[in-house]
Amino acid sequence: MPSIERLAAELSASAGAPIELSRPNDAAHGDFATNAALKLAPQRKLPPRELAQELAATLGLLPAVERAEVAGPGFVNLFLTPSWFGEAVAEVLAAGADYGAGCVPAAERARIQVELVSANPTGPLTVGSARNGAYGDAVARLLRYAGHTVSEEYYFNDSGTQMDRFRESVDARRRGEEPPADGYVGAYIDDLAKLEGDPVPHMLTAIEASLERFRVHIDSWQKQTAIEQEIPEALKAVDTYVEEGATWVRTTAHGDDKDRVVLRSTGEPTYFAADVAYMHHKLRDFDRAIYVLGADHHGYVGRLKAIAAMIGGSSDRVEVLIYQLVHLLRGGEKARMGKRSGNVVFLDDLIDEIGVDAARWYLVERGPDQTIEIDVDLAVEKSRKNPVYYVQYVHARTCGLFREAGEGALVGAPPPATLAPEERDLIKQLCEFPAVVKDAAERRSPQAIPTYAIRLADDFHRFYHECRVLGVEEQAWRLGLVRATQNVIARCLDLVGVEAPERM
RNA sequence: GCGCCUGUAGCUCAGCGGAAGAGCGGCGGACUUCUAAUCCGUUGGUCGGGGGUUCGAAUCCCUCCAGGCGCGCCA
Repeated sequence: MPSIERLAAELSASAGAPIELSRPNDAAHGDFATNAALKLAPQRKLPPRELAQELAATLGLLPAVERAEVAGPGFVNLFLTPSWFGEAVAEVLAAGADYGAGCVPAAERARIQVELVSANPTGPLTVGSARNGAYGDAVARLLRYAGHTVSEEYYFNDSGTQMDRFRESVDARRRGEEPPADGYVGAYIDDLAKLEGDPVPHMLTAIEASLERFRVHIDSWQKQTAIEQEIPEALKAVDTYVEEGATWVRTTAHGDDKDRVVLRSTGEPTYFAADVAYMHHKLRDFDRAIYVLGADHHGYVGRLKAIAAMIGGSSDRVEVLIYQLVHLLRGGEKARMGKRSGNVVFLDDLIDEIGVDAARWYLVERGPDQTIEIDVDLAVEKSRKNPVYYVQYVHARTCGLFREAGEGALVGAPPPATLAPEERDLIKQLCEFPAVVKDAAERRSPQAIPTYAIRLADDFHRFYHECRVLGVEEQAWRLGLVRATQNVIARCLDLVGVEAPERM
């Protein structure tokens, strides 16, 4: 059990009531604080401050607690002993690289598919897909770290109008002709024209290369034509009816705002018919299916949930994560993105400009609900100020300390009689990591990781500045603290797909 | 018209029931030191407006305003 939870449990047992702990911003408010008295006051029918006094007296007797004070409307502020801090560090060291991992109980661990990116292979990935990849992959990494079995899948269209137009554009180029109306243009079309055969597999190879470079690994690739084979069978399992010659699925029976056509009056299946067939796949092979879609697809949530309810028995087995769009600014002007308009920034261009680390950090750092604007002209300049380097520098510094300390240096020791404020802050920050990961995983909010990592980096840099590590009496103790920080910061970086450099 | 998302410091954004935050920018300091890609100080906010729920609201509910994105027998 993480040290904060354990402390909370001890406090609760001692007080005879549930105690939740929070971290005050102000050091004068103690190492931890609890609002338990405020919550209990109504049911105990006592003034909050009076209850807080009793609570403080009880909690003050615990070995982990140096002193307990009442403050404000009825908060109890707790100051902890060095031995508590020592145990906390020992726990982080014992867990090593897995500190905070596996927060999901064995019985609740699930097989989860995260379907991400899934852009039509009609061109290189854009920065819009980059956000999908960065967000979806970070969610996948979090769920995996939490204890689930996660598979990342890319679904691609390999037939249909758009793909025909794409193939025709490449063929036209090969014949030295202009592309058809609404065709695709760009340097990549010229490159594809130089290769033999169907351009779609070539494009997919390039997309996979871009994703690998972006550190997004796709476990499986699902082609739409294979799914389409299963449409007739799949439709038998859902509630359909025929009207005006077309076949409809009664998605409104499960919360959708209108029923959806699956077979046109011509008999041709719609795109949504393939979604129905694909849903069978997902719910057959996985306990839970997660879609990662741009905000322009938010209208799909209702129908996907509806067919999940029909096929999988519950709409809860499907989750649709929506992220807001990425807009481009050029010289302060908003530019509409589109592959066919040629007005687009490719993922590879973004990586060339600012690097994988800055790009992934930048795209995950903002919550999915936030629209992102990238000023192409400022991207490079901004990347130099990207907080990712501030966080990576922590890792480089810890590595430097161990290089200097040498192979045989003792790492970890009991705490000294008094701790510097910077040491206390750093340790408390480390203790919060398990709760941060758990919360981020549950809420599918990977942006919590960069936010936390910056706070941790802040505490480490301050510690490094104020507390000499090597060649002092507390060296072994402080090296333990450095190792613990190194483990946690490396994990944070990995969870968002950023490298942890040994030198900078 | 209906639906989803957003509105917090000059800028970009975290926080989403418990004592208003970070980065960047601005201003002023700290390298003979385990990496200054660092640190310290300072500047800066009626958390879009108005109601409500609560001991307590940036956070939950209602409403209004502003912006983004959607509402095909397209893919």
